[in-house]
Amino acid sequence: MDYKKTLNLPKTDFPMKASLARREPDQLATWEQEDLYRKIRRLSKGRRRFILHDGPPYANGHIHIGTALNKILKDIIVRSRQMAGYDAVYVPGWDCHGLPIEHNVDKELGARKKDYSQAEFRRLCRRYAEKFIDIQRREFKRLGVMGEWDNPYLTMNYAYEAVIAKECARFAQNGSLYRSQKPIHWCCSCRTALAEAEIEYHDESSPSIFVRFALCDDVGGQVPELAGKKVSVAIWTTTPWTIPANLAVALHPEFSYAAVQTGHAEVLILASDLVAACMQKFGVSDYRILAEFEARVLEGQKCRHPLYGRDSTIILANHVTLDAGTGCVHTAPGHGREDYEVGLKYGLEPFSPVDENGCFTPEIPDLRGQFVFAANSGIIDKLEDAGALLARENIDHAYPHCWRCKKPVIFRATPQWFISMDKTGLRRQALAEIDQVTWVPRWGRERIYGMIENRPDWCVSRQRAWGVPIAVFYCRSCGRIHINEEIVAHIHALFTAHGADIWFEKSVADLLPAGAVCEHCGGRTFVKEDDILDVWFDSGVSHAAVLEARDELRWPADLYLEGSDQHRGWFHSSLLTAVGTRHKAPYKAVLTHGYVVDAEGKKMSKSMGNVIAPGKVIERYGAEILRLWVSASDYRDDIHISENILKQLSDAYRRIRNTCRFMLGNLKDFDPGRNRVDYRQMPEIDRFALHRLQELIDRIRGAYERYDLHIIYHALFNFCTVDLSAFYLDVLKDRLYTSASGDAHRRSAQTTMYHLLDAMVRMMAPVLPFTAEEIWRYMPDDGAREESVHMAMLPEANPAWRDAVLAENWNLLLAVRREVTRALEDARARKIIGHSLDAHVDLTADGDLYTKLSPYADQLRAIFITSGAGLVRGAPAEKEDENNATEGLSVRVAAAAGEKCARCWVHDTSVGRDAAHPAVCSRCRRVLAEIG
RNA sequence: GGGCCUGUAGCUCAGUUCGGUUAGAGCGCACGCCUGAUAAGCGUGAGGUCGAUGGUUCAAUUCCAUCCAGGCCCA
Repeated sequence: MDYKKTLNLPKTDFPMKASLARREPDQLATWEQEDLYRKIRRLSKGRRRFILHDGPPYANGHIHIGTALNKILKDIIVRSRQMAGYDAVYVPGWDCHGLPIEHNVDKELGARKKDYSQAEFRRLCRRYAEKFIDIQRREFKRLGVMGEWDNPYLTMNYAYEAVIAKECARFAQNGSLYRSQKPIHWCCSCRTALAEAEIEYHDESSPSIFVRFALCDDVGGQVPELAGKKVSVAIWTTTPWTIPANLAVALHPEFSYAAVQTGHAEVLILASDLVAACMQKFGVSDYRILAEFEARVLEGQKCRHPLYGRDSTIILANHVTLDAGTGCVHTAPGHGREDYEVGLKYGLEPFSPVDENGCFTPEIPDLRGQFVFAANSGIIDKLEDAGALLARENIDHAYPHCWRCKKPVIFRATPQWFISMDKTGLRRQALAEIDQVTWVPRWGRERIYGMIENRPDWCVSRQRAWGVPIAVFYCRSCGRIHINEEIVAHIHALFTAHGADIWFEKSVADLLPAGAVCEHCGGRTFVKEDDILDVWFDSGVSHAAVLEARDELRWPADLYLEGSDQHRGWFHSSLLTAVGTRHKAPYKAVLTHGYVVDAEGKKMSKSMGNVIAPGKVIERYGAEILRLWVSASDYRDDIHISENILKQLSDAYRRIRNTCRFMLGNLKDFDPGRNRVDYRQMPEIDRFALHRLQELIDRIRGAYERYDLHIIYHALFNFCTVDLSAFYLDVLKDRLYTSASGDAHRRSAQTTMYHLLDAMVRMMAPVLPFTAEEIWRYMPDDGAREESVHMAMLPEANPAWRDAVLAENWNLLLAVRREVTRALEDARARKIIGHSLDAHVDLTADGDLYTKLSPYADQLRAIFITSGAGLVRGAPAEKEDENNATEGLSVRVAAAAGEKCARCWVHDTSVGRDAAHPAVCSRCRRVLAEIG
């Protein structure tokens, strides 16, 4: 007789093979069809809200692995909060304005660009952004990210643009928006400002000159050795044309400087470490160091400009290096970024006597009209004539060039708009607000604090086309901003109706009420500012344009979540725009994650060839493997990805899937409504499994709560492997398969598995939404289950199912079991047994251990999955295995007595005793009788 | 060059908060078992000078310093 047919073997249609890449899109389509998202929204109406506010990715290109990481993290958190009982609305957004789009549209147009008006050009930019929003939206949805995909926020929406203008106006109204000169990259041939991204570096030969700047006063008071001497500071520059704009000489506060007596009865000051090299350059072989001193003793001393006789101040700056030159840096605040920054500290003007063609203005009468690069040689001659030139040569170095015309660019100061960090106490308030925010990980606080503490005023103007204008008017005569509530409201209304485009299409007369008078000087003509805002301002006001504007959201957000670059970016600009206008941070908590790097920890780059595209991973493994990767990694660090890691994760996925499948198979005949067994009627091992489940629930819920996401994967996976597959489920097989289907103990096992699976599916749902749903729909129905796992809640730990005493006993049994499996392995190696059911084990336990084990004597064979197990009290055998971890125990293995039962495979002496079923043991005989 | 951060087995992570028994887990790997979870399942085993060096200490993976490697942001 074929006894296999009398067993209750697992059976399920739930496929072993996931085929994620193929099946996930079907699942997404089903959800869409069922309108699951709306159902969830309806279901959670009225619950307390959890708002994760999305940082908008830039609407350009396909998503990359870092974007995928970010969105998946967000999704896991949103889903887990939703399942924890919140109404967690997720409104994704896109950052739409800005240079890269403008740049790409520019490239597409090429020479035709001149045929397009600014309005038409802006329309093309808008269309370009829309195209990539659609592409990225598809890609995000494919990752399984749930949210308001039909109604995302776009920084180019008219209403959003109107808010940008309004928020900017608030800064104008409170007096922190001001206009000032600042040097920027400028192309003299295109006559346009250039952004860093529009600059290409090419090698070029430049004049390299050393110039002496004579000190005005005797510095004997500071450096006694120099009393009565004629002293000069030696500077070096590769842009002689900026010499006319020199206002200072910068020394490093921590370097040592030397006063060098040269043959010409003059003293030169330069960095000690560079004396020898410079003297050689200057052709001075005979020199003597008179003194060495710290730079700060000269701070504030005046030098005389070698050409124009005006003062040039000695200042201290950290950007000074010893890589080249003299350690004394020629400083022209109107012609260099660092010069400008240090100039701000010392109150130096960004003097920039160069016009938009790159020619000197009348401010430098002797050079007026000369193109700067052409003026170089004349300036060098003048310096030589003035006796100020120490040395000259040519050097090859990388110099910035315009991406469009390929000509060398210059730094030139032009009027820019700034938001002051200090006029209205913005910096102070922002720093205070930082401490009201929870930073995850904690060091995020130090990072942003340091940035806010040290940053200069925020330059918010850009001389570009694709963005929202700084919608202010200023007086032509006095330059002050003309603004009031009426104007702000009017512009807001216009932008809401027509978008920011209208600003460029209309004149001042159209936009400003007639008869406006400047309240500062009485002027009647006003200038409309056509510069646009820094895109960081656009996204920075999303708290106002999105959180405040949408009923389903709330200000401030519970959480902002982005990569660690956003301490400088979005977290930063959001904080400033919120504190500047609302005196509060727009977020309660900020979570940052690291960057995706390759197996070696190197950043991904096209040139390194180590880029892994999310699309490829999805194609090959499925989105859930990518999600599992996100959940398995500790996002606080950089996150490694490689083929090896993905392979490991897909193995892990299969293990989780198979464990669930096994339980589904064994639940095929289980009706939770009818067959459920009461906890109190359950065998201890089932209650132990439930106890472990409660521990798992605590651990996982806590991990979701604290955003310790990688704990979840590890806990769940270890539970599947260690607790279930290798122990509980393995032990259960005998009971499940061989008992009659309605047997109380079998029903108890099924009840336990039902609880296990139900809880596990809910807990995995935020991470593995596809697989969780798939399992959910295969699970036996108790009539009260939600139609989707995503409408269900995370499991609650049940205190009644926690049993510390029981757990202690069973943990001891597990330790004993480990000893037994090792002994079995030894017997297997000695060919005494093959399968563990071929064995009989005898335990010898000393007093204490025996007392603890003896209540379980009857269950030992089942726990060990052997055919027999004996327990006797006694001293353990001498010199047992030295690795024996369980004190007072020895294990002996022998071949099991009796024949192997053809039905349950247990060796038993009762096999053969029954004439009707000679191949079967007495236990199976009874079951056969029961099931007829 | 500066700020913030990271560096525990081949891989993903625990642990070290207040320094103190042979540093844990799973995967992978090797070997074996099973063939009633079967393109599955079970077991055993090997793998780590806790990035390097120096210091503090009776004692350091854990504290300090320096260095190396890597990341983000500045310059």
